[in-house]
Amino acid sequence: MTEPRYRRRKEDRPGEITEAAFSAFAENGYAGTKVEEVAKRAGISKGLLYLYFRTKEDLFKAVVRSVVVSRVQALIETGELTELSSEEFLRGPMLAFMQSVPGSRVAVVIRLLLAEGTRHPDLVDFYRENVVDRGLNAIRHFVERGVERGEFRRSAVTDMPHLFIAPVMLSTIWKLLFTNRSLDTDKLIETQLDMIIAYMKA
Amino acid sequence: MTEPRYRRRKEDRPGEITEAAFSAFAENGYAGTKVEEVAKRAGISKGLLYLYFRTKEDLFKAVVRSVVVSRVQALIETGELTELSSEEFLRGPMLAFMQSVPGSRVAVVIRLLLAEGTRHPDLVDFYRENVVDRGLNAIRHFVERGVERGEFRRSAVTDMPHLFIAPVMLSTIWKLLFTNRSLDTDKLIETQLDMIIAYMKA
DNA sequence: GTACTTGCTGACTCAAAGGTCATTAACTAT
DNA sequence: ATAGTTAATGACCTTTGAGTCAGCAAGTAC
Repeated sequence: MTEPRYRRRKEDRPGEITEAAFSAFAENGYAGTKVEEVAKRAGISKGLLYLYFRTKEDLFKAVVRSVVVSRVQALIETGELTELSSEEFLRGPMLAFMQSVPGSRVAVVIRLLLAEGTRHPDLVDFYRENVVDRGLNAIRHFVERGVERGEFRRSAVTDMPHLFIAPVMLSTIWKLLFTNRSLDTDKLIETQLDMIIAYMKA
Repeated sequence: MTEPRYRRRKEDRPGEITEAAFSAFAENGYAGTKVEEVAKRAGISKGLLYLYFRTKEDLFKAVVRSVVVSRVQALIETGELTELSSEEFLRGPMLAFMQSVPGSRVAVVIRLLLAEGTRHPDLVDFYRENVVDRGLNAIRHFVERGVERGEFRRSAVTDMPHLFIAPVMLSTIWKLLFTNRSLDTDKLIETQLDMIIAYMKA
């Protein structure tokens, strides 16, 4: 009649552990997080964690990969399939996506990568290829399409999709560092978009 | 006739130590740097380091403070005293300053703050007050002055000096993370400035 | 019920790194 | 020269935290 001290749940553990690790890393960074703390949050023992992840570094990589799901992918497809005009797309779905980033898990990953990047170059490569480059290319193509359709003029923006990302990055960092201090990141991003569009149309 | 094993140089040590610490932190981050390694780079023993800095954390703070000299201050004064038109100032000294940041020591500090910020809130406050807020205010005032002189129209930019900083931030991070992968940060920053000016004049 | 497999535990080991301190030797004053 | 002061050393102490493993108990097959 006694509750079992634990249940065997091989299937669920990995996900639960990376989840716990994510929250711990988010709060204390990689170096500042003890493996035991992760285990505690996942409601398991330290030993079990090491049954699923060989080292702390492995765990770290799994966390980063788990966050880099295909959110970017979804945006790219939406952009290619949309019936909206280029400007409408930018001001609609694109803006919404950009505004969502600073508060998302991606923000945490960026911080982790910045902090630990130099010691995990393969992770940085992975992230750049799968998130940064693909995202930038998608924007570039989209702008290019707008130009071909005669909606935008050809300008330096075509070669600098980074302009779209810059305020998103700033907002992300701002929120991470100055959690208390308010900055209207939504408005910042919107203004930048407004500015870019004006620049491409002028 | 024998060379002394060491010299007593009370005056120079602190500076030399923070210098050594800066280079070590720049390479390996805070957590990844051993105090002994810093001592080694400074050409002294670990014990001596602890004579000048009570803890590793103290050392960290000293490093951050040492980098946050009055570079910002210099720019502010230049901006207030200049004889140039607002646009000329932006395209000249302001642009040069912005382009210089990503390759400067400030970049390293930003990385350190991002990585360790949550555990050194007082440092983050210090940095925000002395660098971020002052910098933003200076830009705001400058834009405001341009508006009063009739050079610019009143726009969202007036409330969002962050727009100037965004590409600088992106460039800084880009260089830190993707050291190999090239991005023409100078052009990125210049384009943003160009865009902002066009937006303020339109 | 009994035997077997394996998910799971938690006490343990061990190396690394922050921090200390007794001792030494470079400088200073007389 | 000599004594006194203190910058400087490096061996040592201590804590922390990553990683291990012998044993236990939840599930499973018969």
